[in-house]
Amino acid sequence: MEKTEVKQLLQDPEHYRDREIEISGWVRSNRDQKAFGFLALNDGTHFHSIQVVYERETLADYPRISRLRAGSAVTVRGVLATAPGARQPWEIKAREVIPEAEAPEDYPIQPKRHTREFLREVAHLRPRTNLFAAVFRVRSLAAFALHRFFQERGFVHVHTPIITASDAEGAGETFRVTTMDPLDPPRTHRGEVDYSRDFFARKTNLTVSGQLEAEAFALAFKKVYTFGPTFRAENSNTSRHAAEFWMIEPEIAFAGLEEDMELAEAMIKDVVGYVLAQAPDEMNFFNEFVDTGLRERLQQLLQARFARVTYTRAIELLQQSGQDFSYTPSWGQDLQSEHERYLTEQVFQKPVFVTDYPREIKAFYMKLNPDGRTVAATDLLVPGVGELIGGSQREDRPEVLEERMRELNIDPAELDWYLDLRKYGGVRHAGFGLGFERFLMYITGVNNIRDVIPFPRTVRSCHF
RNA sequence: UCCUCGAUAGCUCAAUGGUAGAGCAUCCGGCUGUUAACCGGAGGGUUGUAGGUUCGAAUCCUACUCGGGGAGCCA
Repeated sequence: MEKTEVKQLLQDPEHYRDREIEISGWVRSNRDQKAFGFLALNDGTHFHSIQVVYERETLADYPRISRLRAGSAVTVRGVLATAPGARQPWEIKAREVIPEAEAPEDYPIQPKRHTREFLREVAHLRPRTNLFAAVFRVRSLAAFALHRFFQERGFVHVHTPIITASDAEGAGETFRVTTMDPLDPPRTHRGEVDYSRDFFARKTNLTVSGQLEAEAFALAFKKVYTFGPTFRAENSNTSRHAAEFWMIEPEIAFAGLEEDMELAEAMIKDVVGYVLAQAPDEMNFFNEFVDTGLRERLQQLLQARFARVTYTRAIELLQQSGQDFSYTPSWGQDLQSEHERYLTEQVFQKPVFVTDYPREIKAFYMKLNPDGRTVAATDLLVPGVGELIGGSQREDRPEVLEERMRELNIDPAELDWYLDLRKYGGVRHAGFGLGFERFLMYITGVNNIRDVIPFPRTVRSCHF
C-alpha cells in the first residue's frame, strides 16, 4: 500500500499500473448503478480528477459509499488500471473507500455550470471548482515565476512597509491606520484631532505603493523589486479595481526608461512562458471555456516585439484614425480607456509602451525630459486589459524634483529622506509597477479582478 | 461618484395585469462501464426590501438594498 497523489499517478501511470495505492481527496461527482458506481475524485494536486470505480460485490459498505455527495472527503485504496472505453485513460479500481468527512445535501457546488457572481458569494468553496482551481494554481505559479525571474537576474527582494506615513505620493485615496477611539479621539486645544497622540504619533495609512522605499534600496543594491499587497480606498466600481491588490515594483539604478521597458517586456514574456509550460491543463481550460482566443494571443505575445510609441505620436495616430471617439483625443489630455484600447487592439494589435507623457498629467517623481514639456514615463497597454504597467525614469536632480513637488503642493519637508537619495549619490534610476491581478487577468482571460483574488476586497464588500 | 441593465425554488432561468413553472441539485426507486449519465416519482416559493396604483401585481409606479456591464480614478 503506497500513499500517493493524483499528480504523481498521472505523470507516470505506467509506474503505478496494477499496484496497490492509497489516495485521499474530495468527491466531485458520484454516479452509482446497480452493481457498481463511479467517483470523480480530486485531491487538489492536479487539475483533473481521477475516476474511482467501486463494485457492490467487493465493497462492504456499498450503499453508504454510493450515497456520498459531492464535496465529501474520502480515502480510496485500490489499484491503478486502464479504463476500458473511457474518456480518461486511467482509473482506480477501489478495494476500499473510507469516508473521511461527508458533505450534507445543501453543499452549494454542484457538478454543473455556476455563474461567477454566485461563486463569489461562496468564495470559501469556489477553489473546488474547475475554473477557480485553475485560476489560483496559475496565480501561485505566476508569483513563483516572478520571484524566479528577478532572483536569477540578481535582483534583491525588498519588503517595503505596509504602514506608511507618507501621504504625498498622489496615488489615490488611502486607508487610515489608527488606534484612536473613533467616537472620542484626543484633540488639540483648538479642537482638531491630535494625531501626535495616536499610536505612531502622526497620521499614518496603508501603503499605496512601495516605490519610494524601493528607490532607496535600488540606490544601494542597484537592482531590487518589491512584491506585496497595496491598498487604495478609492470608490472604484469596475471589474479592474480592488481595494487590496498585489503589486510588483522593480527599481533599477544606472538605468533609464529604455532599460526599464526592456526589463518589463522580458519579465512578462518570462512569466507567461513559465505558466504556459507549467500549467498546460489549466491553460487549456481557460482557452476552451473562458477565452477562446487566449492561447493564440499569448503565443503571439511571446514572439512579438512589444511596440513603442510616444504619447505625442499616439495622439496623432488617434486623431488621424477617423474613429468616432466619445472623447476627442488632444495633446495634454490623458488617454481615455477607449483610446488605449484602440491603440493596443487596433493600431498595434499587441502590447505597446506609450512613452513621454505631458508633465501635467503625471506624478512629481518622474524625470523631466529636455523638452521641458514631457516626462520620461511609460504605460504598457495590452489588449483586453488596458493599462498593465505604469513606469518611469525617476527625477534624480534634487532642485528639479523639489521644484516639481512645490508645483504639485507637496511639502518637501515631508519627504526629506526621499530628497536625500538625490543628495547622496543619486544616480539616474527607473522602475515600474505591475498590477499582479491585472497580469493574471491577462494570462487567464478571466475578465473580473474579483475572480483572480482568493478573497477580494472591494468597495462595500469585505466578506470572509 | 455617474450612466445602464438586473434581482422569481439551493443553482440557472420561464411566466408581461388574471391559478408561480422547467432543467439541474436534493430525497425515493430503476438501470451491467458511467463521466454535465440516463429513466420514473417526490419534496421544495412572503417573486430582494418598503410603500403605492388596481377588482386583481412576479408583471405597472416610487424609494432603498444588493449584483452585472460601462465611464471616471488607477495598477
